[in-house]
Amino acid sequence: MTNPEKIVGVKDIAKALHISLGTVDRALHDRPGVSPKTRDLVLKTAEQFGYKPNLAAQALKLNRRLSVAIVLPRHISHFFDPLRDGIRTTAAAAVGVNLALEFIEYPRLGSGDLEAFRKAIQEHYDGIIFLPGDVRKYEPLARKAAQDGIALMCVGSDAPNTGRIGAVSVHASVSGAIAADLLSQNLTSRSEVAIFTGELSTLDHGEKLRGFAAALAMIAPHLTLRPALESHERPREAYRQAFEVMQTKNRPNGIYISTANSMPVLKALEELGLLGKIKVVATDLFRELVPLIETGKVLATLHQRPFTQGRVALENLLIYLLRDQKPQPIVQLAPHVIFRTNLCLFENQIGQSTGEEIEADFC
Amino acid sequence: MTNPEKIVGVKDIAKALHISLGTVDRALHDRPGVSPKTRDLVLKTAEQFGYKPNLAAQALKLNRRLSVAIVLPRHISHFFDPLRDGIRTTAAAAVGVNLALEFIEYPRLGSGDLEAFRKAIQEHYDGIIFLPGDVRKYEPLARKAAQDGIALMCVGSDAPNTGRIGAVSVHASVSGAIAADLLSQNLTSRSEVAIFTGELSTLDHGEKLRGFAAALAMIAPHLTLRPALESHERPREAYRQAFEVMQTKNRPNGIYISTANSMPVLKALEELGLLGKIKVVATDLFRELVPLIETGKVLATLHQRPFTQGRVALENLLIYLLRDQKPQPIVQLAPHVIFRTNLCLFENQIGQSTGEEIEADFC
DNA sequence: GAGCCTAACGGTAACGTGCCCGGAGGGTCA
DNA sequence: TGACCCTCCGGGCACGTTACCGTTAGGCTC
Repeated sequence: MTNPEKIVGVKDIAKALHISLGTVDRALHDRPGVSPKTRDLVLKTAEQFGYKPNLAAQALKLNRRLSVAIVLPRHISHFFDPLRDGIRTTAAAAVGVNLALEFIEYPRLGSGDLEAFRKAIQEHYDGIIFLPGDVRKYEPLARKAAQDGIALMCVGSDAPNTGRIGAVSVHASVSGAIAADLLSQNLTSRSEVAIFTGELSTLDHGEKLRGFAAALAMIAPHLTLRPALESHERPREAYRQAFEVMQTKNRPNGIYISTANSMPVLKALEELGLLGKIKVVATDLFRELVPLIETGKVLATLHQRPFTQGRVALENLLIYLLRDQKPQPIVQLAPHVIFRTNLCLFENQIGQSTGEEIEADFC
Repeated sequence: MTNPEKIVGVKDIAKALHISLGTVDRALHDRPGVSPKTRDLVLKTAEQFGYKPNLAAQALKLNRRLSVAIVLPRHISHFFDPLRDGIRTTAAAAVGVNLALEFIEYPRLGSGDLEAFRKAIQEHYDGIIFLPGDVRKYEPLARKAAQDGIALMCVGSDAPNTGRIGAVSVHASVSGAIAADLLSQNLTSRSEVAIFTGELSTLDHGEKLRGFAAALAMIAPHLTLRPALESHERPREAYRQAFEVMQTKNRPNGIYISTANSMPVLKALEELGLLGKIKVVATDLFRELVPLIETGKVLATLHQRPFTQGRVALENLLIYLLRDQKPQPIVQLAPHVIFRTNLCLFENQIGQSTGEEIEADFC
């Protein structure tokens, strides 16, 4: 509408300064072959004219092609499938770049993950999106890959000091703190609480534990925390631990399951007839969890927003690879707190998404 | 890396069929001047070759320029400022289109809003993003604008049956339901609860009320709801109503403030010495609310994610204007539930955002 | 001063698509 | 038969930017 300001291009600058397009281009991109004074002159006029490069033309001319590998487990598909979908969606919307995605899968965290990661590194992709499980084992590999010029983006957890260009995950210690908050709101009398965790060598799992413990100490002095139960992502182990701890005297009245596969623990609770009698806060959302939340047998679950994690991870990776500027290195999302009352907003993400009126993941 | 599939363009199709670029172009875009059989042949080959138009080249050639007006109140800036920021951020990332944004402001909802909207319509923007306050008054205007070919996008609330191309807001009835859920978790004994609402003629405000009442009836039979208190967004009125209702016998032990400006109600509570004694669920986040949440005087607040609302609104508007396909017509976001424990993830959005490590709004 | 080198710059093709112009061929009508 | 129109198609320019090559001026060596 009101559009008095004509759009200004390289040509306009060249014309104004009576120099050629090539010189302006070189000056703007800090390429050799321009004298310092012409360079400054060009930059000054560009600034003054409010020059913004035409991204479409730039993309067309450069005709960039990038290859990105996504190395994630096949297990816990209710988390990693939407994460992959978020990546695909972002890729489909990416304009001006020929993006080749390679989805590499391994059975589960801790079995085949390092091999898959190592293999991906050898393929020399432009970027790799991955979940650093056991940080100490990933560190040397990641550091080497980063030195080789491969852009690494962590999802689900982080691997600091490896040269990775960024990480996207849920804010882990806050997740733990929210769980503590919810339990303290729902347990008024003095009692014990327990936490079931997956793999403490994964950075974010440790953070969740610390956040949970710290928040309990701060805001819920009437709740005492039992030693953490680490299942190492083995379902049978988790089941056994749950069965055992719930039969001790002074059994916990509140439980926080901080790992994504919470079913073994819930199954043990059900068999002991304790579901609904104790307060449970879980993690993520999947089909079997839905009825438990609806009936109030699980108080709440902390949704880790895998779709958004995937979307942001690829977005930031592309920002790094295309423009050479760094985005925010670390993105720590706020988890969604799902109760029975807002459950309906998230159900469409389970299985084949049929929901039409609810945005994919915002949710 | 592994890239056997060459990218295929219009030229390749033309070469394969021994026809000219012009003909392929006409066939692909369903323009006249092509015989049906050549047209089908081209379409078939394009399908077979997996032809995807080069968006960068397309954008460059079309050189589209769009004008979008954003008509929102100046009041309640803690909500509308980040919403505008979300729009600006999306606009900055838009590639291949010369986007002219025009931010039009009016003092407050219900005073000057219709005039501003009417004026914007007369300027014949390509699209208008606005908040439909009193639905009945907006309907005729919006319907006329839609018929004039202006793409209307609602934020914050909806105006159905007006020909608007979409709406982005928080899921209103679920917001109300969450508030009910939280109060029922924190009020164990039989008691009364009250709801303070803004303007019931705004669609989403009515929905919040209905969702709150329905959830109370479903899951909290021990809580009885008082008649809704409608302040018509007038601070003094809200203050008066709060002061009055809290001095009745059988005063409510739980309060849900469903409008964005909750301070008058909270001020009344404070003056009566009731803050901390009764459970309060508020809406949105702003500076004065932070200490109240930190100290537990406000149990929780439902964050309406203005930044995301703005982002999604413009994204969908551009999808509609650039490609001529319709996006999801209605997006209903899940509100974020903010407790004292996850408050820190949202504080950076208040005032001048200093936070570096937290993504803008995901939060 | 001839020969050579290099820094600095000019000119232009090309990226893939959209669109306009014009030409060929066939049909209609005076 | 010639003038005219319509359909279908080929050819080519333009969008803004970048990469490449050619050109010039000026300094250097011997």
